Amino acid sequence: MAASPTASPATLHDVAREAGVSLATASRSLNGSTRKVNDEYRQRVLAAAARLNYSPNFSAQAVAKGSTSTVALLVSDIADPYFSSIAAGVIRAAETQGLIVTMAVTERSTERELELVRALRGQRPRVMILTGSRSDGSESQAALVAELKAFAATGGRVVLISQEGLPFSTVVVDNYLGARALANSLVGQGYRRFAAIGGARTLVTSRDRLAGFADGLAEHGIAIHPDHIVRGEFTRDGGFAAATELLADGIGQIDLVFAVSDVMAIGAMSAFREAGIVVPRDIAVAGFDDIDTARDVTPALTTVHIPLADLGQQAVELALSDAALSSDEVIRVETRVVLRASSPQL
Amino acid sequence: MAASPTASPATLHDVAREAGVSLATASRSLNGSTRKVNDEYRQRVLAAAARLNYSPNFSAQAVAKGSTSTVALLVSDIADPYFSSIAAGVIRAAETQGLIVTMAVTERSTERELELVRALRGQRPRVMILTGSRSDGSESQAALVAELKAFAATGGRVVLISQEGLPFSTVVVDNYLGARALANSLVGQGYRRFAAIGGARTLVTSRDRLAGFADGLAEHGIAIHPDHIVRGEFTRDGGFAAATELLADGIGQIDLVFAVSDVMAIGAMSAFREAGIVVPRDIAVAGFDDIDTARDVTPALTTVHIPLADLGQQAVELALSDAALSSDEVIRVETRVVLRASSPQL
DNA sequence: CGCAGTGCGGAATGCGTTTTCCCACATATT
DNA sequence: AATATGTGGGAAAACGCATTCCGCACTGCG
Repeated sequence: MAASPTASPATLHDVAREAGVSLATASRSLNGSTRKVNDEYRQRVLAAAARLNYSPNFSAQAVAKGSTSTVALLVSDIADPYFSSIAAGVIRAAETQGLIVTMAVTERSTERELELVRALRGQRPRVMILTGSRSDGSESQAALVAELKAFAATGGRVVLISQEGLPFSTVVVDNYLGARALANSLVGQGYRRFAAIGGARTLVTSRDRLAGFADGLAEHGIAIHPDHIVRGEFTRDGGFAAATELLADGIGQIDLVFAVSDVMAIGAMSAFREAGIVVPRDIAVAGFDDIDTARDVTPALTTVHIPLADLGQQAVELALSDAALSSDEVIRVETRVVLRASSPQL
Repeated sequence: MAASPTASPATLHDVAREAGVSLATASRSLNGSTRKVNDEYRQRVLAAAARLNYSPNFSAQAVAKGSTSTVALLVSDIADPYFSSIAAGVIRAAETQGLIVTMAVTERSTERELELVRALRGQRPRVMILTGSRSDGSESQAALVAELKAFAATGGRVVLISQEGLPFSTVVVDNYLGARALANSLVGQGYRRFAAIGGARTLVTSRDRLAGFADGLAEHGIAIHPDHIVRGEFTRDGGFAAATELLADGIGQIDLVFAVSDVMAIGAMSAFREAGIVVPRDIAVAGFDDIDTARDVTPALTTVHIPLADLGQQAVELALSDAALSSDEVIRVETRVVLRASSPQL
């Protein structure tokens, strides 16, 4: 029983010996290979494996077959519900395919993202999924693309989530259209005077949503005063800070503030609450993403629904499908405006 | 440029040939081995590696050295902020050690957990971290322990998060004490008539928190009427359902409802809101965990703070420290009552 | 000038698998 | 009865890399 403190795991070799068969037969018995093996032998091997508590060494298998069964996932911040929901979808889809997922977080830094992609290549994952908003004009952008191309050139599949314009297969959300639809709905609710909270100017997602929103308003002859567009980090605290800034300027002229993401919107709502501003009585709020907590804040948050978990799921399916070989297949997922109590009919 | 559609990645062998050195020299140049290598050779190798876009094959390295650099993390549900915060801590700590983390989700099923542990063993991770509440009386429990012991016996480190009583190193939260302190604080706030929302009866975490809370109240001669303890799934929807059940019985006799987790509390708050019950005017609410959104709901949620990310971080540190060898080191993290607007002074 | 020591490149070995290749044997075909 | 055609086990060769061991060219010392 009390083995030496740190014996090494049983190997296939041990199993073969224990079962009195060859390595080849043991291997064939334990993983449905194409070759058949006599049922008696197979049983012997299975029994021996169980007896020895054998567990195949994935690394060795990977080396031998020249391919792994892992999918690597890159997110900006796993504690952010936007990303954790996507991750849940990725993991779910991966598991049904018998794939293991490894995760790394970029902390919203493009440089870090590049480093991680470089490192992750060493895993030889079957699939690499990148999510998080692209930031254009970045120096590392070209290097990132090169690195991903190198990965793809050696048989790896790359899928991007929610970031168009890069030469890889992508699952995109129509941020522009969603934001435009939201603007239309809000005007329909009776709102006329808007403010917006955005992320960094280079963040594509933020820009698209802002643009869509502005264009949606424009259809009704409404414009957002430039002073009423404030920016912050793409986080809860960023939203909080931006809202605080907005408050400093006075919100007398504003009916509703649109934040480009739910987490920012929720940060903003907290800022309002702390300032004694009551949503939606004093000011209405709308977000984007429809994260789980959007319906649990008070008032429940008006937003644009994105099927987050589906995004992740579709990403791995796209990666595994042959369509991904074409290198720039695009799956577009639908968004849907969800009006809630944070923007009641006026 | 247009290589064959799917060339294989450059190997160390290729690099060595390109640099005109031996395999050994190439290996030594690319990963700070103990042996020194002439600077000129090293430069040649580095240049060749860059030219060929070489990326070391982790699997092969793992096979060669007989050890990997991955930590496997098991969570119940990555979309749950409780787990995603812990995961963030684990990932952060792992990355600083140059470790890769792989993740799997158990969906709160002990059977699934067992399957996953079995599968994960194949990765030969350096560390395996299990989180999620233990459910005692489960059939799979013994099998799980056996599997983990087998893993530990072959040099693997096992660390549990927030689940005492199993023969492994653990990072525990003092649920009992935290809940008791919360009860005391709430009584101090003037509350006297309580209800509670718990998870399944077998869930250790739920039970400890309930027990602590009850004992805390008992110190003041207060008891919760058995009818006022309702149970549901350990999720937002579970909290919602439990609160709905509570409402059906009438909440006239209740000042405050304590939910054993923030997500359940938030679900409960949503149920109240939908029923037109105003928190905290009509009923106060308190939770446990202090997930990020606890401060962002309205009213902000009174809860017991757990440094979730630290939990994850400490788990990997514990795993990597030699203390883990003793097989049942326990790190106890402090909790702290956080009174917020959901339970104002009466 | 000889000898022990040292520094460092290279050949070879091994890690745990899968997979090819060879071969013995059984069965089917003429 | 003799040959063709599977069928399936086993030996051995990969797979990509780390590392041990060997040997060569120096260096320093007496």
